[in-house]
Amino acid sequence: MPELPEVETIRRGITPWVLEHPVAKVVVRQPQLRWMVSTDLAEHLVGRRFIAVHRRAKYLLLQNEAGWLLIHLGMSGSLRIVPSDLQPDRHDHVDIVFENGRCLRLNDPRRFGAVLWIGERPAEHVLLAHLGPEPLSAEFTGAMLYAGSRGRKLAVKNFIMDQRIVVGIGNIYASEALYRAGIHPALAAGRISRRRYDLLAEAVRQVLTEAIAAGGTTLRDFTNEQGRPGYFAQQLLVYGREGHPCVHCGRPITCETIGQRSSYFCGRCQR
DNA sequence: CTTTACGCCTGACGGC
DNA sequence: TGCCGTCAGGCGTAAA
Repeated sequence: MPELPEVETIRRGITPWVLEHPVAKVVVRQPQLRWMVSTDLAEHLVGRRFIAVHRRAKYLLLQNEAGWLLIHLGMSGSLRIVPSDLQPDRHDHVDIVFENGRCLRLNDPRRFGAVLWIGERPAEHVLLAHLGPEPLSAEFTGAMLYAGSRGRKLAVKNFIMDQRIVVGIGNIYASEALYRAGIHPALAAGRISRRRYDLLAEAVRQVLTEAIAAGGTTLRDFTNEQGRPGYFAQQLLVYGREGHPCVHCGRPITCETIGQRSSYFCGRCQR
């Protein structure tokens, strides 16, 4: 489910709630997520306070004096701040309970998410070591996309969804950014010009920034830490709009499967 | 090395 | 009403 704007929305939302108060206990109701939830969570968390909540790619990283806790939301994960005595729902798999009676609760119906204690050197962890640059950092440029794509034949949409190239872009924002840049999603990545990659990098930055400002995209079930939706769905120009007129030229938006994922685009405005 | 297909899971929805 | 197929915002792995 969540891409960078949704994870960033959750990061900002939970930060004031999870700092300051020590962890009282950890409750794991369902340890079998993407990987088994670390069995030593309580040992590292209980009695300690988190000192920062970071985001790297689509991972949340909660830091305390002992090290780092990694949380990934997969396709269907969400985090809520709830009173610790609130009856858990189906799929409420992990609680981190604070001494003030608040609780960070992970719900994840499909269980593609992860909760892992990764110790003291997060950058060296296998899940984080090979990630590309953050799209909202100065490192992310059209020049970098251009250089990294030479000789590559995969579709540009799949190229920008590869987290080793640039992080945080999933199926929604890939379609949206390519539309804004006027680039057909199925074009071979290696055949796109430097100039067009400059446009694409700028489009990625813009769409992600606007989506964060709107609190993310809620299509079916994304909610923030208070259980509230994000409003960027109203600003999506192509994703989920098959058959609706392109806002630029009026031609119906096309949906085609590219790399096993639904891809939305305007066949006239994107070449 | 690159690229593609698949599987992990549950739930919602449409067609019959 | 129920059953079945398809699809869903991610991503690691196997195979070609």
